[in-house]
Amino acid sequence: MLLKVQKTFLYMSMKLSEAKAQFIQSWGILGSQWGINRTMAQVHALLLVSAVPLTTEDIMEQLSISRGNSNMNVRELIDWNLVSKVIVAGERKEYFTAEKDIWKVATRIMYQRKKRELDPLTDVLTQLSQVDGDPADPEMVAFTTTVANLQKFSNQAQSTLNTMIKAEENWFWGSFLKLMK
Amino acid sequence: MLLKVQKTFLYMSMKLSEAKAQFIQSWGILGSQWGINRTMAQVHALLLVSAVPLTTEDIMEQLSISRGNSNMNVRELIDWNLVSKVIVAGERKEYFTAEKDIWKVATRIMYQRKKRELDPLTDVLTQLSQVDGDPADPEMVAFTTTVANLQKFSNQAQSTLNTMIKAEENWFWGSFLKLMK
DNA sequence: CTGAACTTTCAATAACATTTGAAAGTTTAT
DNA sequence: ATAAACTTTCAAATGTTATTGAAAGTTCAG
Repeated sequence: MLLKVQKTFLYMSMKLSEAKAQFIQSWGILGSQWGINRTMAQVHALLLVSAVPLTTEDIMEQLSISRGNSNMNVRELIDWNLVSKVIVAGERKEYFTAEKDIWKVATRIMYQRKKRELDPLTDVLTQLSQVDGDPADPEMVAFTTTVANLQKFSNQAQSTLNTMIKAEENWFWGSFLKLMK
Repeated sequence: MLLKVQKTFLYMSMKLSEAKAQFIQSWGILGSQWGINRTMAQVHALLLVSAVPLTTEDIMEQLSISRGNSNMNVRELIDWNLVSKVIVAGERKEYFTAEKDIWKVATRIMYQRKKRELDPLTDVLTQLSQVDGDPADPEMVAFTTTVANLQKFSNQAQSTLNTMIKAEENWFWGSFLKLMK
């Protein structure tokens, strides 16, 4: 068996390790406000700022979480296309590394959110637009108007997000396309 | 004391009341995936599709929730500027009504999310960009690069959202500004 | 084929978030 | 000033979601 590589953090300057810890902590809080599991966000942060790929063990140690938890969250991140497995020659263990291109990270997260948030709304609205009843009933008018407006909005949001997800960054639409022209 | 107005739902056609119930239920689920309290979203939905303003009691009854819960969520919605109090002549009770303009609803929600999600990230990144250490250390390079890229991204997102929030709808950027030109 | 090295699962448990409802507080008509 | 009508608060109860870790499953070198 090969010698284990000395853990990276032993060589980190104090300042850098503190900064990493704060970044991981902050990204975790942010993540949970985003509806993303806090630990998943922390694992993501850890991999985002690591120069080298890490193993399940590294993640467990650095975040003080269990094996099961580490495994589940890494798999979810792989599912989201934010993390990938790396094969290291001569090692049996799996190593993980995060996508570092922030635009890609952002669009992949957006894609997941669209899938979880907007797509189901669109479906429900389509269904609800078929309700029928007395067109003179003010309650009916209120309902159908609201649903129709939401549909218009959600359709537009769908196509805006699709365009965004497909877009080449262009660094993020140069000053938002000259303030939307 | 004035006669109480007969509850609206007694007069709703079956189809409409079902549709309303489904809308409320769906909006609630959506909301929770959005990091918005499920009940708050349901209260919002109820008011969104009601032709007339409702009281705390109406909300309690129609959603089967307690007085305290109803009160807290209505207040939060008022805080978000999605709901407002309505004075009904000759009544002591407070009535509530929701903003019906969907673009306004969307920008107000975006504003809250920006406040909760993006602003804190921006702050943390500003702080972390000041870390110092050996510029030859690959871990240091990985860290500063990631933080710098995130900063660039978050600044751009800030200004994009600000523009959006200020934007007159124009119906939601006509086909997303001709596919971003 | 075997067993060591590693990964995955999942039921129990812990942590966290929401909801209740009775009590306290406030407002208003008289 | 009083009391009824109404609103707000908050500690306890309930409901939801995340985490653990041991057990089961898989892979691979010899």
